[in-house]
Amino acid sequence: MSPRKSVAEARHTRQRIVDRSMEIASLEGLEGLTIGRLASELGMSKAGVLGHFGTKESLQLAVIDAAAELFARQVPQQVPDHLPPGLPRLRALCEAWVAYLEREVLPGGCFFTAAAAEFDGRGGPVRDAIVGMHALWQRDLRLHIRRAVSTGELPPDTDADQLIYELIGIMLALNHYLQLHHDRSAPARTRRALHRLLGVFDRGQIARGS
Amino acid sequence: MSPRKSVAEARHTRQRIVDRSMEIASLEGLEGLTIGRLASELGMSKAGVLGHFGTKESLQLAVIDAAAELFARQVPQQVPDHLPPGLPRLRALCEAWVAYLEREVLPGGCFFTAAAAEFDGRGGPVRDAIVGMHALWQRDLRLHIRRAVSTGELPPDTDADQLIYELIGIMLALNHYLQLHHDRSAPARTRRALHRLLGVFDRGQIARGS
DNA sequence: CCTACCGATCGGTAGG
DNA sequence: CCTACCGATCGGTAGG
Repeated sequence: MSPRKSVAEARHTRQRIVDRSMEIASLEGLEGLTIGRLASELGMSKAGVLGHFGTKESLQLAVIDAAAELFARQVPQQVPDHLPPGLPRLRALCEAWVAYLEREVLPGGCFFTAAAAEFDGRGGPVRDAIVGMHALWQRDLRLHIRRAVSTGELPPDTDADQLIYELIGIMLALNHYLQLHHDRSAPARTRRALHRLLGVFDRGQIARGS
Repeated sequence: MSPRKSVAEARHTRQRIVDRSMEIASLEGLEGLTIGRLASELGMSKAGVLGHFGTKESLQLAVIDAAAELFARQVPQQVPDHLPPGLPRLRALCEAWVAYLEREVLPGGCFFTAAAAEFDGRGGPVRDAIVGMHALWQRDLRLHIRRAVSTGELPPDTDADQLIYELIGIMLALNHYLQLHHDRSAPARTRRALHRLLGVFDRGQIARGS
């Protein structure tokens, strides 16, 4: 085999490992993900799996990065480019978010909700990476909200962090009801709650300061 | 030692095990809870710990029961008896719920949020017990909401399950912000969101059917 | 409640 | 990417 082909194959193998890891981690957690199980499910040796990452912690960090890329592809990149900035884009972003969770792209639901709950009581680089991803997403939401304020579609005294807080809560509830109760009416409840938050500005139902 | 004293001491030891287990499980999860760690932290042998429960699964189920008792003591039983049924009791219940999470009674935050996220992708008796506890709590909330509808304090077309959904979401967000981001402004955000849901009925902001 | 032990599995390494 | 191996720890048991 030429070196080039080996490199390409190694990359492919690495991606297979990461993809399967996201599925396992969404179901059993990033700690429940074990090298031995991964190896046997992929028909590899443990050393073959670990060789791509070095340590389990590096694997966990790689899985977090892959989950962030998956989310970016499935949610923000699904918002049509032609939508004007401001409230229309914010609404479309939230709808893409609901639709992503409804599709159950990962068998255990939202990767970052599961990872946050698993690592919020711990320390270390894995926890820090999870916190960082949540912070990035909140920043993204904040930009959309600010734009909607500047276009006048949201009132000038909108408390962006309060609105983010409530949006996150609604989505946490969606994941909770889908995963724990297998409640198929949860997406409709989510959309109804979103409509209350973002859909009827002129009835004064947007979150505001104090 | 007389048998009576032995029995009392055994009960006391068992309670010590369960109390410490709740703390560990709130931080590291019900699977991260291991017999060996528990034994060394309590200055006992593994066999001494396991003798009280038989299997790890039985220990996990006992911890779930204890966490439910703790929640009952700290939340619903904190609502003053003199409060009239209906909206005042529902509001007091939600305030007790926020205050409980704010106090950080368990170091890892809400036991049942962590347990639900950990076991929602699994099967078995532990998962079933967690689902059952969530169902009981939702039933409790539903009774309070229905009473507030019957007193006329909530509108007759109130969608109780929608309101429960949004209350759960707000509390999931509270736990998330406290545990992952150590955000001390989260309780105030929670109360603001609760006020929007339960505080200003006459402005038509209660969740309604369709 | 203890000591002493079981097989299985963990993350990781050596050497190829 | 493999085989073969390491010490540590897992849940659990025997016997007292």
